[in-house]
Amino acid sequence: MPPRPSHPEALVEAQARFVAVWGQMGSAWGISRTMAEVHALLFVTGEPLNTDDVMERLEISRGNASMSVRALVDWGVVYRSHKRGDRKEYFQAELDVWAMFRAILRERMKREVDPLLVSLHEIRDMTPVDRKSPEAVRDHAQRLDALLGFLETADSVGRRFVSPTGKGLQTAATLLSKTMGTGKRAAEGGA
Amino acid sequence: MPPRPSHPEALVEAQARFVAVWGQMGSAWGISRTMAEVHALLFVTGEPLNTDDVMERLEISRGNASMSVRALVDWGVVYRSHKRGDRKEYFQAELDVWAMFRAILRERMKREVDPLLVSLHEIRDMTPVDRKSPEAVRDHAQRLDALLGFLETADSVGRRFVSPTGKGLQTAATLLSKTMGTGKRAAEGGA
DNA sequence: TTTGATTTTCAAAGTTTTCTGAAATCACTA
DNA sequence: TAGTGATTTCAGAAAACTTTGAAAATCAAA
Repeated sequence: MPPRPSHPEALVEAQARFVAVWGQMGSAWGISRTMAEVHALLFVTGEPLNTDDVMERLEISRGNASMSVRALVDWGVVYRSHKRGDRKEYFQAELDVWAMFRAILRERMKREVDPLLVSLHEIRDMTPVDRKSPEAVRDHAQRLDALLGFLETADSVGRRFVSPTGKGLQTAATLLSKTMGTGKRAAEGGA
Repeated sequence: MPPRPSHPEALVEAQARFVAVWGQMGSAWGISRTMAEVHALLFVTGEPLNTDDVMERLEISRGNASMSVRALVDWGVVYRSHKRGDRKEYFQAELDVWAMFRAILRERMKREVDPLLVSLHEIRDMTPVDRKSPEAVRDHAQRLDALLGFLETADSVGRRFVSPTGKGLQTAATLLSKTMGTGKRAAEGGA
């Protein structure tokens, strides 16, 4: 009796390719390759896996698997779960793609953008400007102010998208991707 | 150049801190530290610098300076320029912050997002679904479709922002940061 | 409390990425 | 064409980052 093809060859191969592609993408954006691969594996299989499953499928050490999976939980893109009668911990990816990207954005803002903004404000305050300041200092301050203006706008947009209110990003992005004619016409507000 | 009083100690120190902070931020997002530092130096000084200037201020080798500066030109965030009666090439950062981020977004989409989308479509096509497909295959395809849906929306939003029409991002982001209901009062500013 | 399974930690090893510097190439001039 | 100075290249060296694996810590059940 041939085994039911619930794990056809093609599925496993597609999963492997997805893991590779996602891992590579992660490393281009400053996430360690393995961590991205673990995330990819959990996402693409869609079911809870334990540390040994991850080790086997990705051929990585126990330590690495443990650290990666924990980091993903810290990022909020993977949840811990348990199986009745099994002492092992299982891990399951967030499968709502929009929620997943909200979590990623939230963490990156918290870890990288917010500290950056703090530093830039400090740097800005190192060169106070009054009317007798040299031109070089005024220009310098102006460049920093322009950068801060941009980053604060971006930060503010990011906050909305990530906010507990929730689905903001999805709504706004869907609108922006569809409406907003070809040209200069701006998005209509309409909350 | 004789040290004019327009280069007070505080200015140089602020520049150095900016370079360090920007370099660190770059490496968190997958840009090599030195490349980000060179960009920071050109941006924060605001004037055209040649390779030797960059080497000296950043204490890096000629080769590294040359490669970094060329990569920044390829990214479209730095321009080549020349000084009358000087055979050296000078480099000057794009100082319009919104244009700078449009260039960065354009390149990252071209280099990373678009190839990713191509791969994901190929992977999606590895597991065609019909009514007698196993459940595992259907679920797998559904997860990939959800991810593709998100990424294509994001890609589409990105394209608008980056489009030759130009100021789309600025307009939309400024709107999004200020309007749209709930959150805190948005940053003042704009152009 | 003991036991044994599971998870975490972290120093050392391994890998990847980045940087250096000297040689090759280029661009211009005489 | 040779000479001069600027720029690019790239093999090897150095630095940064990641992974391993065995020991320690934790945990749950008995």
